[in-house]
Amino acid sequence: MSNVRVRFAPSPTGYFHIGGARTALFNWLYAKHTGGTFVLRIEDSDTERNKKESLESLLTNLRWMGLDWDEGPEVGGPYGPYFQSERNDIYKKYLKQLQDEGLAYEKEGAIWLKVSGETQTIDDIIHGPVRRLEEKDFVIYRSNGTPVFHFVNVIDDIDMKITHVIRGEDHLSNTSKHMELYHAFGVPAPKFAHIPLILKTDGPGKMSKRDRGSLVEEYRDKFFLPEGLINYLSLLGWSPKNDQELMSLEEIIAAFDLPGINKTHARFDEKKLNYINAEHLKHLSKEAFFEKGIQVLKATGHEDYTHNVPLLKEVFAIVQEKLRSFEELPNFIGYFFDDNYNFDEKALQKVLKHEPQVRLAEIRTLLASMEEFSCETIEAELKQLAERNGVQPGDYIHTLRFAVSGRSVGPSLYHMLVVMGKDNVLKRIQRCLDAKLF
RNA sequence: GUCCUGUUCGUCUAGUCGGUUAGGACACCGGGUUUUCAUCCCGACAACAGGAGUUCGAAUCUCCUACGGGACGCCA
Repeated sequence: MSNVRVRFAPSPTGYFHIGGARTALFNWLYAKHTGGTFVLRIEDSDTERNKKESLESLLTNLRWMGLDWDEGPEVGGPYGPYFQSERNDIYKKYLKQLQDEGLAYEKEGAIWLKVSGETQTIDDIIHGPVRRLEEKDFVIYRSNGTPVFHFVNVIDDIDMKITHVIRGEDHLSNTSKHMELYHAFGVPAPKFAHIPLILKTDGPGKMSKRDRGSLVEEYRDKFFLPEGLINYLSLLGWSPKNDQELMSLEEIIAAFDLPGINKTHARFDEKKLNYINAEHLKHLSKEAFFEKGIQVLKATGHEDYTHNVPLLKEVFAIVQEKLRSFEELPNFIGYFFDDNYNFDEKALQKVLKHEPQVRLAEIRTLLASMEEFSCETIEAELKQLAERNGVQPGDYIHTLRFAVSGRSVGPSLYHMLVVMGKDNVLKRIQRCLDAKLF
């Protein structure tokens, strides 16, 4: 364990936002990288706006991403409580210190901090020294008796012995206020790392709740892999500097460091996220793919697909390399488990060009006569058949795929047929013929 | 308006001490494999915001301009 202590201090007033997730991630990565402690602190001092559902959503999504906290809600720790709403006595104590020293005063029912009048120098790991003068006194306790953000934020960081404050660059200007507070309390300020913001894919400004892809739960709902999301997010404002982009969590932790973070804001790119997620999906172990695949099927109301485990495993085996996202899984494999699969209209139009009626009859006779039903034998027989009849093998392949799956895309045809089994394939060909589509 | 902060391909980025054909990835476009395809392979296109200066030499250092982002609450 190092003495590094970082914190993520969200305010549970809405959905968990991708920018917040990235901030949490960078804090978590730094804690993991240094062997330090990751603290989760809930800044719920504004009781008006806090919602219970927001807190639950926050904790659920953090856990889904795998960003577990060493201290905080539901796990406790030596510097609790970890909800600001429960720390009023602590704030009062700190306030008294300022009042005793004549650094805070009352005006219009509120309590104000007397500002030093000196230019503050913020020691920022990413931006270097940043100088800013805080010109006016500011409120630290509202006239309704509740403390304001700047005040409690600094006290908590002092009290919880936070060593590095990693947060969005939107807080950089506020930091001069915080420096005034550190000086007033007579304690050294922590190191700061103000990370660049995530901007909208196009158009001006930073990513907001209304932007597509801005909510963490969207990714959970679409069955993204947390490691895929994390990999992508880690690349927004940071890189390992060696041209490697696809990384495991362990590799990211090992390479991540604060001085490596960029100064420039990054635009959100959904396509790259999808690509990185798809890569992680492809590289999943058979076991992990199986386990997650089953979760997806159950969650989408296709539990019946999971009853035949041997079949499911075979289907997963031939489908994994083709699948771009788990969201597509049920639709991608449904026909294996449902004998009443639909015939896709577009796929039908393509097939119509190849005299499907004739082709199918020929294929049926051929397959029925085969004793060894394997990828190699089917492929060889099919090609011979095509040659004998003076047609392209593709004519048979397209037609056959359509007949047994109702679609024009999917895994390797031969593997698909073997997984279905000869009897099933013959039955499906018959069903297609009976449907009188041609 | 004031203050803070930034500016390399469309996008994410590499390029720490000035000398590179300015590299990689996504996207896009073109070709190939898979006689389907969303996989895979190959290729093409594509950037140092602009201007001064320092220097033999600047994407890299300095200054100015332009543009972007942020903060200016008894919100967090």
